[in-house]
Amino acid sequence: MDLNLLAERLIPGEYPSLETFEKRYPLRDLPVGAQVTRLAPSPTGFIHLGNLFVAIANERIAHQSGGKLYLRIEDTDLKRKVEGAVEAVIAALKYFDIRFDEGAEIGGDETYAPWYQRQRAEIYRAYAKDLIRRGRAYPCFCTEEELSALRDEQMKQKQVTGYYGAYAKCRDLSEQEIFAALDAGKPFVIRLRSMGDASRKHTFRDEIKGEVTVPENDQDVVILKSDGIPTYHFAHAVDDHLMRTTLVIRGEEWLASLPIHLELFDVLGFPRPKYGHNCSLMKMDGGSKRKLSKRKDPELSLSFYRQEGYHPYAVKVYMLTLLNSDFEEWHRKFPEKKPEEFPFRLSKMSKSGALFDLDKLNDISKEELSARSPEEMLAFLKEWAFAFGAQKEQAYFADEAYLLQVLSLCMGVGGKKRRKDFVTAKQALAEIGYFFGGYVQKDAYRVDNAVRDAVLDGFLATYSAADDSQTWFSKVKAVAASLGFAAEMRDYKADPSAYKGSVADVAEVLRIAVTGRANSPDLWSIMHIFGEERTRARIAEARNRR
RNA sequence: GGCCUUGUGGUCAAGAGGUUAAGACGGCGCCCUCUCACGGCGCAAUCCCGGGUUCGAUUCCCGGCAAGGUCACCA
Repeated sequence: MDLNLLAERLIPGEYPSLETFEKRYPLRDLPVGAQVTRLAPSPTGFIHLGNLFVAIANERIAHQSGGKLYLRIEDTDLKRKVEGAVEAVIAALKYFDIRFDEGAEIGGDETYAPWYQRQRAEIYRAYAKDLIRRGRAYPCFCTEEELSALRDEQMKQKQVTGYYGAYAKCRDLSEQEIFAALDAGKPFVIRLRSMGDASRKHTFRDEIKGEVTVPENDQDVVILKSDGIPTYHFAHAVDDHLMRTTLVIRGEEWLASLPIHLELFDVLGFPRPKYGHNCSLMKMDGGSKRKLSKRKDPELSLSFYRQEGYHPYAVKVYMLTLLNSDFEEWHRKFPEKKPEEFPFRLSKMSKSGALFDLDKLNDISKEELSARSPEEMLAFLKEWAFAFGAQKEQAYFADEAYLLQVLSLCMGVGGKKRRKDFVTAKQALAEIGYFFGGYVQKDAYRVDNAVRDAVLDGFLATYSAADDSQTWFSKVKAVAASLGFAAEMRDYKADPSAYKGSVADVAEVLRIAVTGRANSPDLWSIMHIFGEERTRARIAEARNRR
């Protein structure tokens, strides 16, 4: 068979020589040990926590080693394309502090452009044509129906499914058969002519999983689809070689196709990159674990965390603790150090899939938020409120000096220990709602109205905004005592039956009257922030409520 | 079903041939206390199962089992 003729017929036209590409995309001039990693999403625009997880690993390894992180768009499947998706992905990752050095819509070094695979069609075809000339790729005219019938038959016979060995019908088509089919205008794909034997296994060193046993590939996989666009496998080999990727970190769902990639790199004469397959983030679904899915878990979309008002840094810290479990301890020990200073290692990554734990994220969020200054907190809340909040909440920012007072109190600034009341921006704004606008009673009084009114009257009778905290509390105690409540908790605990209740119950009445809730930060401070007029008004209002 | 990977409390996990098997989250209890939050102290809870090697195995080996992944002209 004249392979040159075949190649010309299958992929007609002049293509640059392969050396041209080698020169156009030269080896990168980077220090020894520097790793070039990449993120290669398809442009669906949807990106979830699992993607962030991999992204952080890629980013850390690249930048920690003095290398590069780039963004490539895998748009070989038209069905997946969504308008504006690339910008959305970049924005989402940027929010969580993932910075690319180059890539689609990033700017920066354009040496390795274009970054959209559709724009690289010429390159893939040139390599495919070379493979055909060398007899390592061939056209396949099988229809989808034939292929699925083959698959069914293989399943029935309990054979390994796929296009390989004796099942690869088009593999040994004669020259006449091929040209006849071509003349008939039959659509075709280009398949790799695999030289592997699946019964032969060898060990492969994965940067995350360690030693992995993999069989040789024996599948004649499609490398060019009938529209002349490459499949993932082929594009991966060509792009990661030409873009000079040194380390491919990707989800473990790719491990199964690693043999294909290995054969592709070999047959193309490319040195293999290093690989690290990380386990996917899991979610509990019914009684069993499963990996995060974009279709089933929209609530785990990155935009979800943003909308809920999780602080991006908290999310990052959580991801990092899942990525390298000693990060948590390190971070606790050196809270002022940036995550960039942490010695991140692929080898410290878990080999089994971690279940996403919202409780843990919430705990970390509280921790991180409580470590901010009130000013930082205000800025964070403000950004969220004007992006996702209600008008009512945006109004909180009309008087920032007042808001700052509120935040300082709710964060326990100045006290011995910071309070940890805030989990997200959304929750925090809801939490401080009683400092703004009208009164809303959330919690019910545990005493009857007569007692409530007696407490409120008693308090109002001696209340002065000029009192310091101590004086204020002694007055509350006096009210308690006058109504048959224990002024000292100690006394009450010693003999609960001797009292109607304790000073705690009296304070609760005041607290609900002023804030609408049974729980709040220090009541005296709240009244202090409110000022005398507003405090008295609230209490009077509560007094008259039925 | 074939192939690959992984099995340490409810969750994330450290760990080593001999340990009282770290720590964190969550749960529970106590203390602190005007409530909550914070903080402190404490409790419950784990080495998938069966063989083998060994003086000794949760750790090494084999076999089960379970879970996850994957078997496209999707990535």
